Amino acid sequence: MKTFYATTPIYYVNDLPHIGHIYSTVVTDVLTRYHRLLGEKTWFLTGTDEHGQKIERAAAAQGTEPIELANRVVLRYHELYRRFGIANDDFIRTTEARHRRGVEEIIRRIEAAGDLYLARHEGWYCASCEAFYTEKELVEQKCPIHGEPAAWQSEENVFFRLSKYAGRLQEIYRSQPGFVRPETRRAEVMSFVEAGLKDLSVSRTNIRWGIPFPGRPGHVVYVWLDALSNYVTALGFGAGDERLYREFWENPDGRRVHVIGKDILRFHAVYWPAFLLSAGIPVPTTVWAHGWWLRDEKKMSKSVGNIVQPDALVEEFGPDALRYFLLREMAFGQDAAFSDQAFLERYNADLANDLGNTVSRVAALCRQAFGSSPPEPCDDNEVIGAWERAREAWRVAMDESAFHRGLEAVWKLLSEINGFVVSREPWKILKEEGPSRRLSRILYACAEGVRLVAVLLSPFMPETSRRICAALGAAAKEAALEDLEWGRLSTGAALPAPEALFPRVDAAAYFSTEEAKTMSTNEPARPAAAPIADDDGRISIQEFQRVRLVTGRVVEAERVPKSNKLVRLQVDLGSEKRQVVAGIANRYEPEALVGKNVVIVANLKPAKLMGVESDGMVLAATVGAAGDPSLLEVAADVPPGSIVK
RNA sequence: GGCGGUGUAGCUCAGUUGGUCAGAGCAAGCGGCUCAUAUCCGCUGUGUCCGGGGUUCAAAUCCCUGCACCGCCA
Repeated sequence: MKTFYATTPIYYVNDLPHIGHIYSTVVTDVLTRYHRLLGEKTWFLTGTDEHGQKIERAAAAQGTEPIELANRVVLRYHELYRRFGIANDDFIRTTEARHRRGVEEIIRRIEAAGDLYLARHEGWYCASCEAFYTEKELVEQKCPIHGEPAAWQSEENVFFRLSKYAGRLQEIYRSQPGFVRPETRRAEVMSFVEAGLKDLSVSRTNIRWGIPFPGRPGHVVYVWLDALSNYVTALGFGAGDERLYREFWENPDGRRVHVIGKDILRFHAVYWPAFLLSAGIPVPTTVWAHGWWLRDEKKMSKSVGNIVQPDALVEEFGPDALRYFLLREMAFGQDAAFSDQAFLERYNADLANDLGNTVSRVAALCRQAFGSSPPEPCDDNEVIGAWERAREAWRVAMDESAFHRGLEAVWKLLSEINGFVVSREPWKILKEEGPSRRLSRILYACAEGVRLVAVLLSPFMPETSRRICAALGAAAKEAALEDLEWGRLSTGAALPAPEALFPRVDAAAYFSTEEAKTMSTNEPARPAAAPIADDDGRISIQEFQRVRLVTGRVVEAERVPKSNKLVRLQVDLGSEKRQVVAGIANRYEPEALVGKNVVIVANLKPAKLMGVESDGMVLAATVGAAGDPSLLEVAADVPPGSIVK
């Protein structure tokens, strides 16, 4: 029996989930759903990595216990996964007993293989990396990755004979071309191993928050050995009931795929298989390293403060819109840029116009003509050919994990269905001959084509797929292989009242009112994180564009009680009214302000001044030593809400 | 410094082994339809395929070289 086991990285609980995490998870979800659709037995694992010094410290800083911290963050993951329709079969936490027992068993086996020894380990240690660096690798005594001060450490560690496995690893890379994907990552891994492997320290004595190293009091298991093991411990390895482990991991016909980000490639493609070889456990079949989502050309990262939080986007557009965007926009394996412009473009062009409208027009035609799905089927029309080509292209793309191309194939089919609709002009036929047999056959071709679109989309957009089926009167169950055949649409089925799958969003209006909300970063970008020393304080146009300036008309103004400078303004921004507090009362009488056309910083975080909420900021020049304000005014005929740039 | 990758239309990118390969989608313009979420359909690209040299009857596609960017390693 063919089985398919897919895993995401387990996420570190010092980080709230963001697009980067959700991406790995969605990809794995799509992958698993695809294989399930093909009729394979699948298992989908994700989870959290909860040990290590960073967690220990973060918890201490918050005055809490590590496990409490982990418990809180884990909830956020569960919550997010639910909203995203992630259908994971299991969720493992490295603090669970089943995991600890599995890790202990792996270590026992590695020990039995003679691959562990004690040695002294010295070096500059970065707690964030949980890794040692040489003097040369440090940048000004700081970790080259995290920029944190590194500390000199000398400790006795347990070492793993990684060097012993170089040959067998190379053999795997050679004989199993799909072991590391994409190809360029495989080349990287091969050259890394070719350059020679050093033994790896796999224990720590300076950390307490971890799994105690079996047989070595005072040592805890190195986080990577701990974390990587989750892929088998979650299947029950070494913890009593090993049925899942045998079914999904030891099965010679089974595929075992680790979806990861390219930053943790070495751990998955070198260390992990080496641990497994030593422990006498089969290695995975594929390590799939995807790229990063970039913002402003940089990797999204918490420390840079350019994280995209998925919450607001999901709230606004639904999980499937984001799932679609993530999989369509990124060529799987490469990096991609995340921007709200790109998101909205794809939302409107692909989802609202192409997909949503096509479903809508076909369902509406059927309802108008028959009040139901078409009563007379049709197995002889151009849509069938288009469908067969689309299915083939989709299969090829999906089997290569080229998700963007799989979606491309679906959209080509949509376009061909639209072409078919236009060529037959069913609305004219309805007028001329009423709900005829001919009309039914035409509309059947359209509706069945759309149903098949829904099946192809089901791994990507499960919720949308069900909604499309419902709109056509098709069964809204999870799609299976036989649903990929032409002619399974039920005839004469009652159709529900139409609803827009993806209501079109006016881009201009959206960006003038919602940008701050959807694209909100966790915190504003911290300038200190960017290398500013080498410039003269100038900013890029992109940086400037983060500030949203719009014109507004003051409609009300009154002094804030007990304040000499503050005045509370109600400003008309065209699409909305804002209350803004300004420190200009020493120079302007409130009455004189009403009617003025001013410039507002519209995406400023709201603040309270003297207890009064201020949502925005009025621009004014500051004059003289006293800094007297002089309002920036705009000509009277500029409508409120105009963008200033 | 070593190894590897990338550089194609305004944007994002396809281009298998050299010979309709100069393309797709989006954006823009024009025309058509009106069932549909002002949606859909059709038409429209004079691009130094990063620069330079070479191999070849023929190169975006192979070789050399220069430039720019990126990744891994040191």
